[in-house]
Amino acid sequence: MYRDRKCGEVSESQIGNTVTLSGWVFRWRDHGGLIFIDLRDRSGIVQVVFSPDVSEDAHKLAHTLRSEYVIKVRGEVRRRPEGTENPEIPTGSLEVYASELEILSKADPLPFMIDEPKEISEPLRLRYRYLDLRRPEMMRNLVVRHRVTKTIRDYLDREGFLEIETPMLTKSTPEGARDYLVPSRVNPGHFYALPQSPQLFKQILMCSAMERYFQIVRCFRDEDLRADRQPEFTQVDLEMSFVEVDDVISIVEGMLSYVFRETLEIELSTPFERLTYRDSMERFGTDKPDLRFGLEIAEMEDLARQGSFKVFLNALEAGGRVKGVLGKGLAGLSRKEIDLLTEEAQSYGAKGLAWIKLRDGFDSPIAKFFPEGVLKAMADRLGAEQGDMMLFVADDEDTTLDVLGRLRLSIARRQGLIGDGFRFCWVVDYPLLEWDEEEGRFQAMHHPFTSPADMDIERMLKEDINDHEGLSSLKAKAYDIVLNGYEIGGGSIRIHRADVQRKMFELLRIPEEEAQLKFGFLIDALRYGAPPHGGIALGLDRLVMLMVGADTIRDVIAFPKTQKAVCLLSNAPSPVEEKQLKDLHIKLDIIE
RNA sequence: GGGGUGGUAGUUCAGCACGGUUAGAACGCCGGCCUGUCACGCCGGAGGUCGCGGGUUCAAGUCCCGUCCACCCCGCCA
Repeated sequence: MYRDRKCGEVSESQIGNTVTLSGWVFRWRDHGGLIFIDLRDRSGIVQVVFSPDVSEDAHKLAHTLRSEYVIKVRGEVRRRPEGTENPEIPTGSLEVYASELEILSKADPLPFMIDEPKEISEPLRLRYRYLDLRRPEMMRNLVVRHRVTKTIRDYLDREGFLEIETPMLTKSTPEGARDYLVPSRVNPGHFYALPQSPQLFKQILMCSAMERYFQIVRCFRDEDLRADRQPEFTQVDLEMSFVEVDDVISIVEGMLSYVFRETLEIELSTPFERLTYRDSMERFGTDKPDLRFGLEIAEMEDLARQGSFKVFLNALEAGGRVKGVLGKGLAGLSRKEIDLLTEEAQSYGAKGLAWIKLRDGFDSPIAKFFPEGVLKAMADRLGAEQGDMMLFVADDEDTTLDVLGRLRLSIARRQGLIGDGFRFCWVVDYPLLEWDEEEGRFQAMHHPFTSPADMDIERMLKEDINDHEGLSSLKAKAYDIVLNGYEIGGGSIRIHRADVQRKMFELLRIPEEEAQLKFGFLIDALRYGAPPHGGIALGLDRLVMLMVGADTIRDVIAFPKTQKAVCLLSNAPSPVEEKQLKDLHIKLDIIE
């Protein structure tokens, strides 16, 4: 027997009992006479004492112990002598007096210490991931991740969802992200694609009368990586029949409330705030707003018109916008620092940045273009006080909102205005279509199976909406869920009528043959009695990242990849044998 | 594809602007001492392809060019 309890489970009630423990040597303190070992397993740490008075043999062997040796210890649980308790650890009032010691496995000196107080470089952590994962912080991240998936399964099971697996070797869909391809040996020249999401399959399952489906499923996208993006990531994917937007939203709110209660003991207040896409863009310059702080973007067009500042007036004349954001506490910025801020705005796409400091009146090169009353109205609208700076961007609509949205975030970070907590919100009423400048046609903003709003279905089918403005005005039954400025999920009510789906492809200028080729199996399924249905996919990695306060999803994934999509532990990807390529009828064509 | 930051002992870093003895510190490691420590303490010791390649120079960790790797960001991610 290796153990009869875990290190973290040693408790007062066992005082006087003899216990057997196994684990890793975390830290050791060899006093020559007494030797103290902090023994660690997944459950926690307990102090083991080796004294020659208890066992000469065990004490002698304990001298040879080093960091991360795996040992088995048998000994008596005792209360620590008065004044030697360690309040830092849960078992700090106790210790185990070892009578027997067995070294189960020795360890070479480690490339880094498990209790390293400093940050270890990430390449090293990834190369020795098994050691990195021993660190209590990483251990905790994976425990929380487990708790989250477990409670999600419990919740959805109770709500009548079936967990159904969908294929990993599936069909490439040319729309969207780049696919990871897998060659088919038995079908030379043909390829599977790894799923970007189980989108089509989960809709098929609704056509199969499964009514409620979910899956915690790996998805793959061959795009460039970010702190919150890995080539393989996990979605909590679900789909429901006979539902409208509110039904999906309330299931997800119930699920997240349950998850936060069960894993973090945090009560979320529901329903979550809802913003329309339009509102979110106007107020925050993004469709994933961080609501943990203010600094909302304010409309300045009416006030700009009351002045004579040409940059503003020209932008409005050209059909653009003038809006502003509060630079909280930035009145003290030097000319040089303002130049840097301007450069930042320009890096986001702005032509320039107008500013007015509130410091003994209005201090700005552009103040002279506005009557005092207008300047005051600007300050009122932005909530600017003495010591603040007002920042303005005048440009086309997209640029104005985007730049101010990014500045808002940047200022909040710089000034430490971002509060704690978990601020969820829904962004709803997305446009159905989005103009694609490159392709010269409209694209589905969510995906081509997203249902238009009810009134827009009629407009779409009856009226002949084909002009740019008309198409831009169509709304979708799509929704995103946002947490602290991160998009953690998105979904929609789907089209379940074949005629609407046909019209949709027509608007997207996808010819019938092409649609049949790409999504034929779904379109066919819609013909044989498809229930109204909709669903959502949540990004599990991002959700857990935010829950544990990590800066990157790599810290909540056991074996993540680097920015070049390399696994430093296994060294994937790697070249393969010539024979393997030959079997697959693949010839390499690499230009040196 | 583009912009930025970094790469020096096992680890985390200093040294680089202004080139010039033997490249330092802390932690870790090795040896010794230590019966109440808990980031134990004390004494001693070992440990370096300054990412890699080229160039400038009497002389390069330091300057120049190229390149690789890691991270952050833009593009990209329906």
